[in-house]
Amino acid sequence: MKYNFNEIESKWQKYWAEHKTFKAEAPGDKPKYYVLDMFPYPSGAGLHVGHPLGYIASDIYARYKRHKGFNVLHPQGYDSFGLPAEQYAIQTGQHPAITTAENIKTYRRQLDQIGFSFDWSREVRTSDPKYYKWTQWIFIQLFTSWFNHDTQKAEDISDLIKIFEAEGNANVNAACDDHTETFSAEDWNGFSSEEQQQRLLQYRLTYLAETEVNWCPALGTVLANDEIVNGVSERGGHPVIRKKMTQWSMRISAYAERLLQGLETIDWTDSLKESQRNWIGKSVGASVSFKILDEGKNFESGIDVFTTRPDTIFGASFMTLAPEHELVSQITTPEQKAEVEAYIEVTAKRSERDRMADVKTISGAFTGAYAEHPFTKAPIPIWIGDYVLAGYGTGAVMSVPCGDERDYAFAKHFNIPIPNIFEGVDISEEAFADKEKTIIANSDFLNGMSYKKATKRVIYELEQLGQGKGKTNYRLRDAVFSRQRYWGEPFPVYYVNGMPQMIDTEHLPIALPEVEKYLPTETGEPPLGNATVWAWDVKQCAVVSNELIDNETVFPLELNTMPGWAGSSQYFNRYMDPGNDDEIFSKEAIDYWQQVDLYIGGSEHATGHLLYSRFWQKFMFDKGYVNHDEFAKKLINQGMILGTSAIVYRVSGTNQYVSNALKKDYDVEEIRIDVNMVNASDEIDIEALKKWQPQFEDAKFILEDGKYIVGREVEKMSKRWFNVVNPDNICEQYGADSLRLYEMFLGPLEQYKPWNTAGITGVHSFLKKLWKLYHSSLEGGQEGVFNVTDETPTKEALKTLHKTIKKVEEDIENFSFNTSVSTFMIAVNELTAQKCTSKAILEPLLILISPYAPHIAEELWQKLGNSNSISTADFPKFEASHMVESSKNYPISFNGKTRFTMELPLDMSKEDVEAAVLANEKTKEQLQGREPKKVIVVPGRIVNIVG
RNA sequence: GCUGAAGUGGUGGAAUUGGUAGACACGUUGGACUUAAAAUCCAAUGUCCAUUAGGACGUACGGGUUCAAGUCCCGUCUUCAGUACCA
Repeated sequence: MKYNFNEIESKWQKYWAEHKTFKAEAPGDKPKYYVLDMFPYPSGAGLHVGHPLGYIASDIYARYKRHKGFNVLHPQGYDSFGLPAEQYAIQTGQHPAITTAENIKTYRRQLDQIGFSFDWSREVRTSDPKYYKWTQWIFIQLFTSWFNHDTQKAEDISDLIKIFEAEGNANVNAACDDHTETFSAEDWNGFSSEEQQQRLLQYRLTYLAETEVNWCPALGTVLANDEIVNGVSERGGHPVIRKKMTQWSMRISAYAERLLQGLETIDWTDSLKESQRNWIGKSVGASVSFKILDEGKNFESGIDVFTTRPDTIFGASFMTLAPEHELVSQITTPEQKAEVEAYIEVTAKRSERDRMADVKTISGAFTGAYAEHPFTKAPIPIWIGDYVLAGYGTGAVMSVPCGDERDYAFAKHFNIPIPNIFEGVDISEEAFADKEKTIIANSDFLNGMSYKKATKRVIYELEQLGQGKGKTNYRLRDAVFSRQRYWGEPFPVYYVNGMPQMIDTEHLPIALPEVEKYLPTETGEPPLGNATVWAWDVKQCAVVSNELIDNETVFPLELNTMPGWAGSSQYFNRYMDPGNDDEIFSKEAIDYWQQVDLYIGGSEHATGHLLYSRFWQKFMFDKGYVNHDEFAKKLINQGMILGTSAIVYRVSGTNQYVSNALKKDYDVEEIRIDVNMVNASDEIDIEALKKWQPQFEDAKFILEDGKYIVGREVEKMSKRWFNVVNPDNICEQYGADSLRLYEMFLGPLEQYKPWNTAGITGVHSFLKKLWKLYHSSLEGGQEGVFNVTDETPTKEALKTLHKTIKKVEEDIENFSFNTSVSTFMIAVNELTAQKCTSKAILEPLLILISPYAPHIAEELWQKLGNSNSISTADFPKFEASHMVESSKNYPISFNGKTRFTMELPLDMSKEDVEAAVLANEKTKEQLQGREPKKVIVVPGRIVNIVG
C-alpha cells in the first residue's frame, strides 16, 4: 500500500467537516482552554506559505489540549474591512463586499486544505452587519462613559451629570480635555442643553474634537504618517498638508497607567511588553508655570512647562517653545517679529521626516520676550526652537543647559550663558545628565541635595508659590477614530444642530449605505457623502433618504467610518457567543470561557491592535461585561517565514545575463525572477524564463559549466520580489501533513527564517517511513500490507515510546515544536530497526504525532480498528518505569578530558561507581601510580577524576 | 543614540539549563538497486595532523570563575528587530 496523501487528506478533511469534529462543546464540566490566532485580512493574493506558520502552531497546541481532556475553543474568522478592497472598488466599481466574499472563499479553501481544527461554526467577519452591530454597540458604551481618576475606572456618564447638577465640576477628577473650564452647579443648570452636551463631550471616552491630520487634497483623504514620504504622498507623490479636522477620538490616554500596570500581570514576551511601555512613555516630574514679564501687555496665564528634572530649576537660563506654540505670536516683540515669523515659516515647510532625520542641526529664534524665574525672579529669555515638539508635554521647556544635552547644544550655538548648578562637575565640554550622581549647588535652598531630595523639595516650594506641582506625563496620545473611507463600520451617530447623538442600541446595526462612487465627494466629504439614503428619522427609527432631512425629525448621519482596529478590539470575546443577537455575548458564555489562554500572532501589532484591545477590554471590565481586565493570558509572537528571491544579472546596457559566479567581471544590474523557475541547486530553467517575460525572449545567457546559476537574497515574501511560495502547490506535491511538519521543523516558532522548498523532502520521507512502519513487508519481499499485531511489546520498543511521550509533551508545553519533529523521526527509525509491529506501541505513537500530522494519524488510527476520530483519544501517559536502564556507558574524564568509557550499572551508589572506576585497568594506566585528588560522579552522566 | 533579541559545521538548527558540542534534517561525496531516470536503501561528512591506532584544535573575539563553560561573570566586536530631539 502506498502512502497516498492527497486521497487521505481530502478524505479526513471531509470527515471532520461533516462530523463537526472540532466544534467546541457547550459549557460543562470539562476544563476549558481557549487558543486563538490573530484573524487574517483576506487579501486578494491568497495565502502564501508564511501565513499559516502561527496557525499550525496554535493548531498543534489546540489538538494537544483536546487529547489532554480540555474543552478547546479554537475559532477563526476574518478581519474583513480594509483598504485594499476599497481601492479595488475605486478602480473597478466592484462593491468591496463582493471582492471580500470572494477572497474569503479562497482563504477558506486554502485553510481547509492544511487541515486546521478550527470551529468554523463560530466564524466572525468584521464586515458582517451582524458582527459590527456589536462594534457600534461598544462605541455607544464608550460614548456614555467617562473615566474617573479617583476610582481609576470608567463610570456611567449619568453619574457625572448628577455630580454636575449637585456641585459642578470642581471636585471631579476625570480624564478630560486640558482646557475644560471649572463650573458650578448653578452654571451647569443654567447651561442650555447644547452647552451641556458640549461640556460632556470633553469627558466622554469617545469624543469629537478638532485634530490635526495629514490631509492629501489630491487623493481626498487623510494619510497615516507612514504613508507620507518626504512631505508628499507615497502613492502618486501628491503634496500633503497638516489640516485641522473634526474627528472622533478614543480617550485611551485615560487608561495609560492601567495599561502600563497590567503588563505585569500577563505572560507576553518581554520585547512586546517593552514596546508597549515605550509607547505609553510614562515620565514622572513636575509642571512649572513661568510668569511672562509683560511690557504693558497682560497675560492671564504664564507658560507651563513639563520637566522631569525640577531639581535643576536654578540652572534654567532660557526657555524654549515649540514654533507652533500658541503663545508665540502674542509674546514676540515687534523687533523680533520678522525673525520669528521667518523661522516659523521655515520649520512649517520642513516635513516631519526632515525634522526627524536632521537632529544635529541647531536652529531657533529669540522672541524678545522674557519670563520670570519663580524663585530668583530673574528674567529668562524666551526662544523658539524646533527641537521642542508641540505634541509632547506642553510644547514648552525650561532649558537647563548644564543638565541637558539638547539645551546645552542650543545654548552653545546661540551664546546663551550656561550656569553650573552641580557640585564637583565640569560642564565646560558637555552637559551632565546623570541623575544618580547629582549633587545640587548654586541653587539656594536646594544646595547639597541629591536629585531625589531636591525634586521633592522644589515641588513643595513651587506648590507654596502656586506655580507648579508634581506631575506624571504620558506619551500615549488619544487615538483618532475617524476615517474618510467607505469600507469600514459606520458610526451609529446622527447630528442635531451639529451635536452628535447616538442611535438607540435597539436599532443597531446601522448598515453601510450603497454609494455610486467610493471616492470622496467633490466638496471633500468622505465617501459616505455620496450616499443618497443616509439620514436618520428619529420617529421611524430608520435610515431614510437624505432628501427628507428637515433637522426636526430627520437628521444627517455621520459620514466617517471607523478605523481598522475597531473590529478587532473585542472579536476574541465575540467568538465565545458569536450567534447571539441580543447581547454581545451571554453571561454564561463569558463566565465559562473567561479569557484567551493562548494568543498567537505577529509582533507588528504590538502598539496597534494589542494595545487598543487591552484598552477596550479594560473598559468592558469596568462596565462589568467581562471578568478579566486583560483579554489574553499568554501571547506568543510567531516569526516570519521569509522568501528566498532569485536574482539574474543583466550586463548593463545589454540584453545579456551573466551567471552568478561570473558577475564580478561585468557591470551588472540585479533583476528578480520567479523562484518557481529555479531548481534546488539554483539552476535556472532558461526555456521557462524566456516564456516568462518578453524581455527575456531573445536574451543571451553567459553560463558557468553550461548552467545559469542565480543569486539568492533572503527577504520578505512578496509578489513584487517574485519569491512567493504557494501552499497549494506544496500540499499537492507533498501533502498538508508534510507542510505542517516542515513549517514546524524549520526552526523555533518565534524566529524569522527563510523558506526553502528543497528541505521539505526530509519530513516528507519521514511520513513515508511512518506509513511503512504500519505496513511492514511480509517475509518474501511482498508489497507492504497493513501489519500491526497484538504482540507484547519489547522492552526496547516501550523505552522508545515512553522516551518519545516525555519529549513530545515537554516540547509542546514549551512551544518548541521544531524539536519534537526530530523526536518523531528518531522514534520511527528506532521502531523500524526493532521491527516493531505491536499495537501497544504503534497506537499511542499515533496520538503523539496526530497534532502535527493529523491526516495520516487519522488514517492509520482508523486502520487500527478505531471508529472515532483520533482527536478524542487521551494523550498517552508517560511511565518512568519503562525508561529505567540497568546500566550506562559512563564517560570517564581526567581533569575534564574524556579518555574512555565504562559500562556501569545505573543503580550503583556514587561510592561504588568511584571504587569500580578506580579499580579499572585503564584508570590505573591514566593515573600512572599517582593518587587522584578528587573523584566527581554525576549519576548517569560522567565520572571526572581530578589528579 | 537608546531598548530588546541573538552570534554554534557548507545550510536550517539540537544540546537534559554547568556534565561526551554539533542530535535531527538539508546539501555534498561514494556505494547498492535499475537499460536509464525517479524513488528507495547503505556509508562518510566540524577543522587540522596521522597509512592506521589515535591525537590536537573547536560554539564571534579577549579575559575570568570551576574538576568541568556553547551555557555563569567582566570587557570588546558584529548582526537583526523596534524606537527616535519625549524635556
